[in-house]
Amino acid sequence: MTVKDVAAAAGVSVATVSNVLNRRPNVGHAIRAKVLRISSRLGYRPNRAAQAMRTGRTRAIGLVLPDLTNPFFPELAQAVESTARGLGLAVCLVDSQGEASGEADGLALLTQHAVDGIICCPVGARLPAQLRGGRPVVLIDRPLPGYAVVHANYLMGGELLARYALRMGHRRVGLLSGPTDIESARQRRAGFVGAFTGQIAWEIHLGFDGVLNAAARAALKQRGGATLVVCGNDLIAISAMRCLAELGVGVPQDMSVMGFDNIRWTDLVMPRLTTIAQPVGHIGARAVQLMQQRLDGAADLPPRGGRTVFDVALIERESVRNLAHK
Amino acid sequence: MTVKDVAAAAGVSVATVSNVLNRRPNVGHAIRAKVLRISSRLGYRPNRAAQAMRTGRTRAIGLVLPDLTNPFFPELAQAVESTARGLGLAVCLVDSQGEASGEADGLALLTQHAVDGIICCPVGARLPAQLRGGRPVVLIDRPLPGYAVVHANYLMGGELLARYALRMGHRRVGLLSGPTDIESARQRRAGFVGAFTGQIAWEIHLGFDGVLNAAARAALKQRGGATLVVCGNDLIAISAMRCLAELGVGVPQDMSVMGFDNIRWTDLVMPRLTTIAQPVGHIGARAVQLMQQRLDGAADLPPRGGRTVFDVALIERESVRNLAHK
DNA sequence: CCGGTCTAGTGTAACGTTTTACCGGCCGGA
DNA sequence: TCCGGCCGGTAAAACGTTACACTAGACCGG
Repeated sequence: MTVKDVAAAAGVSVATVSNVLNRRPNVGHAIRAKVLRISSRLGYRPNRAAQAMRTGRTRAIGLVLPDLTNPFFPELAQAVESTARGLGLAVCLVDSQGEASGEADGLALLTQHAVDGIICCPVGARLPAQLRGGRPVVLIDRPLPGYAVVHANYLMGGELLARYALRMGHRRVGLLSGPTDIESARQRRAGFVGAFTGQIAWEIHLGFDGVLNAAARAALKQRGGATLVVCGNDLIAISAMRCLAELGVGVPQDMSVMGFDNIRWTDLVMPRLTTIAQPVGHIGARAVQLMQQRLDGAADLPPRGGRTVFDVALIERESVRNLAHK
Repeated sequence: MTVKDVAAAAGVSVATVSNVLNRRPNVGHAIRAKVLRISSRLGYRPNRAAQAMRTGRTRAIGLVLPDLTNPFFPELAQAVESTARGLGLAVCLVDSQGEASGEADGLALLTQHAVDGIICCPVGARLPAQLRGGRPVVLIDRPLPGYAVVHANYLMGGELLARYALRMGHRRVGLLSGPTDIESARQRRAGFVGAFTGQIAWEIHLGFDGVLNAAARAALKQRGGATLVVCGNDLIAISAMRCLAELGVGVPQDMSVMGFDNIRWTDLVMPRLTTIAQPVGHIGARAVQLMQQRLDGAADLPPRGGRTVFDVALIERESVRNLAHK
């Protein structure tokens, strides 16, 4: 089924068929209707490869994520894929597995496949030059100078946690923060530290994958007078809860825990985890919308990037004990 | 950077460049080396769109999954993507979100993008005719007549669970099985039921997404003399553990629980879940390899489908109480 | 009645590959 | 010496689409 067949069947030229299908104005009512009818009757679908070659557009975007086993990302991927599909865009997935080399390989593959744009949650401090093919890039969650980015208001999240902690009477806390080289982790921390007027008993930096190192386990054992441990994300928080349980420390009776992200598991763990919910679905959808804008000409965009920030909300559950006297 | 530029730089014809790059035999040592050298120096990458148009091959495959929020699938996606990338294949992701309509839409999008083949974990009892473009299909986890499929040995998994349950002295169990219309769920159940010589006190069928309905909650409350609840997958098992905890039933003291899949969370939950591990990475990798075979001509393949089955293993943790007298 | 401006539609040249058909030598055998 | 193959390489025709340059006719004001 090519445009030629449709043209023949409709008794018009291929150019006219193309004009109809691309809703160009230079074709009359009658012919237009006829072409539309015939092409749908024949079940004609334009050959994307040929379109791509001619126009340089593939109507496919790349989605580059650092780690699908972190439950935050599947949810994001779902949102991205579903809104992209709604726009007729295919999504090519790359999971860099946290490796800069994997990310580079994936980006190379995507550029070779000539995706129209790339939505990326970068693993490192800068994007490999590879993808600088003038292709639009939208970052998710991790800002990088010069790129558009959409993410949750991590500062606000940190502040909400801090205020809640104070309200619940906690004056001395431990921190199991995320990696220092990831801005979102720094902002979560900064938001908390800036708004928390109590004391920080200790702080350990961990990876977002939630594996506790020896220092973290030691800190949870000593506790250093902390009544609450504030975690860089839910994975860390859940690992911490498990570690505390193994140490025979009751949560929240003996130690309170707060997370960040509100992944699904926060609701299944015992006790259920108090955390910060970010609107993952909206974030993914917005990233695709921004991409779509950039693909449609769109010259009037913020020159060097621009941020889209979504508000977050505190989800109060049972992992924080109320120490405040009524 | 086109083949024309390379040809000009090397002082040969475009045909020769193409012949070199596609390792055809009709070109001599000297020229071959020169072309290779020049093309890599110029950083030439063939335009996939043009290749696709000429050859009808895109070097992209579709991956259609039912639900990325079920942790089994991200792990699978990771394996598929990484081995596909190793083979130079791009992966276009579709998450049908459990909806047949989503699956159909996704498949339509993939066919329009002319992916070379489709790896799919189908949501329904048969694949929409849409994708029957003669395109190779490899199924994962859920067999369908006429298609190749790769999955874990669910029967064996069920048997392992049954034998372990008996060994631990459980003679009366409840079943929270998966959906009856999914073969993998039926096999898990069949394996268990076939090998378990004790009594089945009750059985409830649930979705694989792990949400408990009223019947399930009621059953967990009554317990009907069961000392162990055998779950269709880990999601169900973890939900069940949470429900039992809320009912004040201790796991494993008062009630034992077993899952299936060995998703990451089984190791973080309290108590850690005894379950069946399937080699997700191998399954995903193998699916891609099968696909690759089918893409390379490969006429000598099992005519109508064929199965590849991977062994599973029991992962013993702390969610099952030992009732057997020593 | 004529020149100019629309409207509706056509012909065709690209886009970057692969592949088929072809061709000029060179070599070996008769 | 002549002929038939083989080796190494080339020219050019596709693949299906879009977009540019055009034209035939209609319409309109002067």
